[in-house]
Amino acid sequence: MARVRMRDVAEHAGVSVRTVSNVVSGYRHVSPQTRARVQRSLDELGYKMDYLARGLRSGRTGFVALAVPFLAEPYFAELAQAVIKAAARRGITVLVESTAGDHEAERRILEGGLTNVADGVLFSAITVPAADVTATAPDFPLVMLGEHDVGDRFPRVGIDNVAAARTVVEHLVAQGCRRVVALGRNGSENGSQRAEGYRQALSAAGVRRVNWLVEPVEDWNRAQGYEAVSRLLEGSGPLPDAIFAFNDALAVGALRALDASGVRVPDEIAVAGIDDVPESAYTHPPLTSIAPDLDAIAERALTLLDEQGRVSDGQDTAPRSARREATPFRLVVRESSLRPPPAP
Amino acid sequence: MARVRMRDVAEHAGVSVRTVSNVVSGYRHVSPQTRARVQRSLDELGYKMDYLARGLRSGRTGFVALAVPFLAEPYFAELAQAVIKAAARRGITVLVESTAGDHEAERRILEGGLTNVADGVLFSAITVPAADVTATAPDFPLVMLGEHDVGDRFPRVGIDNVAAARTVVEHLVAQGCRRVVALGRNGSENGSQRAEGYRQALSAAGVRRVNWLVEPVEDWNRAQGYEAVSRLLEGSGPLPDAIFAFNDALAVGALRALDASGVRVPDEIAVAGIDDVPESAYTHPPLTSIAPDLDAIAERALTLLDEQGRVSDGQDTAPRSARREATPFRLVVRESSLRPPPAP
DNA sequence: GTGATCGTTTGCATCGATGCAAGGTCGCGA
DNA sequence: TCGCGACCTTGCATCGATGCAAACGATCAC
Repeated sequence: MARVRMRDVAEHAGVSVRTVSNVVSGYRHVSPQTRARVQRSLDELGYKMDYLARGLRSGRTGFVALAVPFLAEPYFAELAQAVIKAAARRGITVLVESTAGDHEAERRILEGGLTNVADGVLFSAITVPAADVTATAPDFPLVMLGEHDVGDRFPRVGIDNVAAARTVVEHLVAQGCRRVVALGRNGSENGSQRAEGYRQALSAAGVRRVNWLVEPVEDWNRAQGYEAVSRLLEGSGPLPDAIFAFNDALAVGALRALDASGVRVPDEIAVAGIDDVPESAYTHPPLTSIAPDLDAIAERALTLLDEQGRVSDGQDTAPRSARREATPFRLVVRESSLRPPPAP
Repeated sequence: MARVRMRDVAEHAGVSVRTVSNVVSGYRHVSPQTRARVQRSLDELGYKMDYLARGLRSGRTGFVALAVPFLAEPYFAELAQAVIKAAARRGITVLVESTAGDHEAERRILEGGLTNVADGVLFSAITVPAADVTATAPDFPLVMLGEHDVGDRFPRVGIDNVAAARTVVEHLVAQGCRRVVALGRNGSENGSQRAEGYRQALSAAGVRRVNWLVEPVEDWNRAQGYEAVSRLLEGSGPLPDAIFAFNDALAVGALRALDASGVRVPDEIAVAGIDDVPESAYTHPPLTSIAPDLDAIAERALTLLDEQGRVSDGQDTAPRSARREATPFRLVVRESSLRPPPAP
């Protein structure tokens, strides 16, 4: 049973190949009878489009590449799932690439390693500096996902990190926390944004500067969260009364370290994170977090890709403006940050 | 800056297109000088292979499709990551498809929805019955991943589920547990295998049948684990002294339910799962589990795909034998199942 | 009746690379 | 010197679909 081509269908239906193509692609001017006959042949022979051939000829493949640092990190897995779902609604297939947080791998993406195959690229970068993106100046549709801002040339979709961080910390402060430690690193683009939100919230609440502390971590995963908090607990300084983790993975590690040391959460230390990954509802205690609307992010990102595609096809005159799309998020309050009201 | 084709490179280097192709593909009989000159042109013009065109002509695309039910489930995310890594080592790109556990979606995979684009398919199915796979009889390289066994026609790669379950339950029994509840469903293929291992271990340990109990759950995720254990705790029967969850997601849900009800783990109830997903090292308390060797699975699966590819190209006489590859696993013991030795 | 118009169908060239097999060059043994 | 094989290079057809524009027939207005 060899592959069925349009030619085979055409012969079977007694029409030209072009007509079969017209039927398949839903071209308007095909008589009902012809359409019906061709359709019957299509079904009977079990025709399946060769996407490669179509892609070669038409220049559009129906693929979109999604590049994330670590597919196994829950946040990115969720994001990927959302993108795949949104893409499926548009009849688009997703090509998932994992850069492993490797600088070289990220550069390769920008240099168009996937250009021929994918109609566009959704790129969630962590190492590539903004300057590199603008310098490389990719000539294919590209949308940056999440936190990493790359300046004017390409749109970015994600939550407003400053606002998100501020929201969490405001909540912690409202719970009576004063000495709030930030767990993260303000070296990266999004790290410094979250640090900024942290500072804004504390400063606005009139918390004395001496109580501010950003505990640096290299990677935002569970292990580093665990280590950082262990360090903190072993240290000689006064203990914080709250931990604001730059993401939930760090918070999960933090919770484990606190649990292992017998520190009660939230009574002694409140904890909150950002991302609201699924496991955050199952931690001990359940974790307060910021829930981004991943479906909205995926949806918007694909739309922006589409628009870029049309722009570069048609009127190239319209300047690709840098749209920084801030998608909605909400604060999800769970036990980890719920402190009893202070004694009256 | 339009796309650079082989033709452009050929003109630039003063050779034929075919020679450029020979250089790119590493054909032996190319003189060093020619190769060097062409190579220089390649670099200078920044040539990038058009994978679509090559795929169309040669029939091989360099893509492998990976179909999983839920990419956002940690186990599958880890698996996908492992496959992507292993594929990258072979210069293969992975196309990730998410079936959402939908029966129709799984059927579509088997009917070759990706055949043209991918050289082969790695399929982690959960709903499609084995009979369907053999009935549909896909005519493309296919390797089943994980638990689902589909009979003789296609190889399957994964751990031995019976042995894995037996190992966990043996461990629980060795910790002194007698009334071990299994959390899962023995309707599915791999469910019944894990149930079988559970029975074997209890029976071999001489545990009385009255103490056996399989608590059914629809989907193997955190929420259902939580609900099932909540039901269990609300019930009137005697409490178990251990819970064996068919996977870690269920175990995580179970731990949360126990925590919420104030049941101490492992003192009152020991808990263990299968998969050893990353979060299992961070639960409260850390979860005992079975760690499959995902890298080995990915590696082996790709090798088997390769072999099928060659078989169907060359001598098709060799019968595609059903190799059920049992990859190694190990028991990872953590606090959740460590009970104090019984009083002397 | 005739030309214009619309709707429908078709043929041919083409996307960019590789399979195939022939053509050319060179060196070497007879 | 000729013939032969080894090595290198090339031209042409081709993979399967779509872009383009022409051809065809029927309908319609004049």
